[in-house]
Amino acid sequence: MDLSLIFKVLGEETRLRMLGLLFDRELCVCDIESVLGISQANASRHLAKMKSAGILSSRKSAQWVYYDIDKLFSDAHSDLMEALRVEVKKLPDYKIDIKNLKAAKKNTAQDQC
Amino acid sequence: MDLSLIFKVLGEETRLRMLGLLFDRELCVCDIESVLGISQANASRHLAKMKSAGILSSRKSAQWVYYDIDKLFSDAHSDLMEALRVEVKKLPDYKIDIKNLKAAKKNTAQDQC
DNA sequence: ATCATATATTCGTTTATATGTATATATGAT
DNA sequence: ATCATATATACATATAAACGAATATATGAT
Repeated sequence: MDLSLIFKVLGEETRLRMLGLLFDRELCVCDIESVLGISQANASRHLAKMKSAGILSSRKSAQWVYYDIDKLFSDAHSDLMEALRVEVKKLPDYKIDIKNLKAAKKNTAQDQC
Repeated sequence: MDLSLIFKVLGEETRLRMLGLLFDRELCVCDIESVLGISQANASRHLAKMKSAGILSSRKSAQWVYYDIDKLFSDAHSDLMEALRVEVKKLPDYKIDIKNLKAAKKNTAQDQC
């Protein structure tokens, strides 16, 4: 566990917005990419970076890859994660992002992006 | 308040070690520089960076500048700071740094560095 | 087999960060 | 006034990070 690496990874606005979305649900790359309005490559790279730092984990289902907060990480750093959850929900984009996510989910059947 | 900036600043090993020293006391630049074994310029720059992010504050007394955790910041982000305190004290260098600090303080009169 | 969709990765480029070295500034001691 | 000490800053350089564009790979549908 490398604390400075963890903070390095958290020190990027887009990744913090991703965490805002992932604190309460798992999401596939294409969900995140469309909600945040970023490129596919960019979404994938940011998620991969958080995963390699141990913060996220992922599972593959059909052609989709779903990311969520890593359970082991969350347990090992419960205080930090709780503080992070609180701070991330104060981000200026948080409410908009969640609203966009709900809207996107409503207009989309389960198994498509 | 820019959360991503805060984490960016925390995402550096030397700065985390500085916080380890500063959680329980204020210190001047030369204390920190000698305890961590880094150059004067480097110590000053890292401290300035944490100060400009709002994490530290400083006071000048004679030719020394003393840094400590900023009270307003600490109050505004109490959960984060508590989590940080816990994590920082787990750093591999923490115990050694504190030991070196005590040793340095013992061999030094109050008003010299 | 072909095509569409989802994801990851590579390459090149731009921007940011860290650090050594040197220097400027401030304070106090002589 | 001169010197020593403490701190900050400027400059140059090396390293890392972010990102667009293109491409590779995997999966499912037709």
